[in-house]
Amino acid sequence: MNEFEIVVETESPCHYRRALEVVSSKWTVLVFYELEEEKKRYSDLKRRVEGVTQKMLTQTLRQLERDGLVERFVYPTVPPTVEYALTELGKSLIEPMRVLHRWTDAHYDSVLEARKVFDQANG
Amino acid sequence: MNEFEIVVETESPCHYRRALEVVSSKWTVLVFYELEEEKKRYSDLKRRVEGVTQKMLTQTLRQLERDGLVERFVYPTVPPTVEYALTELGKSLIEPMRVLHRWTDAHYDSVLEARKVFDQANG
DNA sequence: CTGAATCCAAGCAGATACTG
DNA sequence: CAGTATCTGCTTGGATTCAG
Repeated sequence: MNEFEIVVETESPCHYRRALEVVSSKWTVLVFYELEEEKKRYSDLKRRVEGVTQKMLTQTLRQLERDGLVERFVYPTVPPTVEYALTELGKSLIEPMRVLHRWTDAHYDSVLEARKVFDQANG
Repeated sequence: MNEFEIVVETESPCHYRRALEVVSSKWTVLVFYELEEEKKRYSDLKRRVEGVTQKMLTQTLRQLERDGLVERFVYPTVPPTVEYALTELGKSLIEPMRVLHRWTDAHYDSVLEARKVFDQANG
C-alpha cells in the first residue's frame, strides 16, 4: 500500500468489464477447472474438455498464458511434451470463480424458469 | 429442498459456463451496475452507459429481463416512460459480481503487466 | 421516448491440411 | 505430440431508418 493509492469509491464498470473478459471466453473456465486439479498436458486437456477443438484449446491456453494465469512448460522430448499449470495469479482467481459458481448452483434453475415464462409470454 | 435432490459434489463446468453467459456479455455488467443504484429509465441508461448503441442496450435489457434479473415497467404516458429495475434474483447476483470486481481491482494490473511481458517475449 | 427492422462489415469459430 | 496455416460459414454489432 502506498500513500498515494487512489481509493476508488465509485464503481469502475469499464475496468471490471475488461477483467471479465479474462474469464468469460467460451472455453476459459473449462480449462481453468481442469488445471485447478493439477497441471496437465495439452493432449489431456484436449481429451477432457469435451467439444473443444484444437484451435480453440490452443487459443485459450495462449490467452491464459498471456494474462499470466497459466504457465507453459515445454520438455524437449520426442515427441514433445507440453504441460500447463495455473500460476499463483491464476490460483487467486479460483475463489472468485467459485463464488459465481455457487450462485449458479443456487439460482440457475430460476433463470431457466424465468426464461420459460418469458418465452411463453412473448414469441 | 426435496429428498431426491441430487447433490453434485463434482464441479459442473458446463453448467457454470452457461451461467457465466448471464454476466459475460459486453454490456450486461455495465447496465447491471447502473440498475444497482436505483431503477432507471431507458433514456437514462442510454445516456449513462457510455458507448452503448440503442440496439445493444435494448438487446441487453431484453436478455436480462428474459433471465429474470431485470424487471420492466411501462407507464402509459405520452411520450412513453419505461423503467428498468433489478429483481430479487438480480440483486442476488450483485455480491458474486462484487467478488469478481474485487479480484479485478486487486490483480488486474498484474494481468496487464503479464501481457506486456508476454508480448515483448513474443511478437 | 422507446423501441423494431434492416443492411452490412468485421470478427469468431469449425473444418481441414500440414509440420517440427 | 503439439501445434500452425488457411479457408469459410456464421454470428455479432454498428449504423441507419422507420414507428407507436
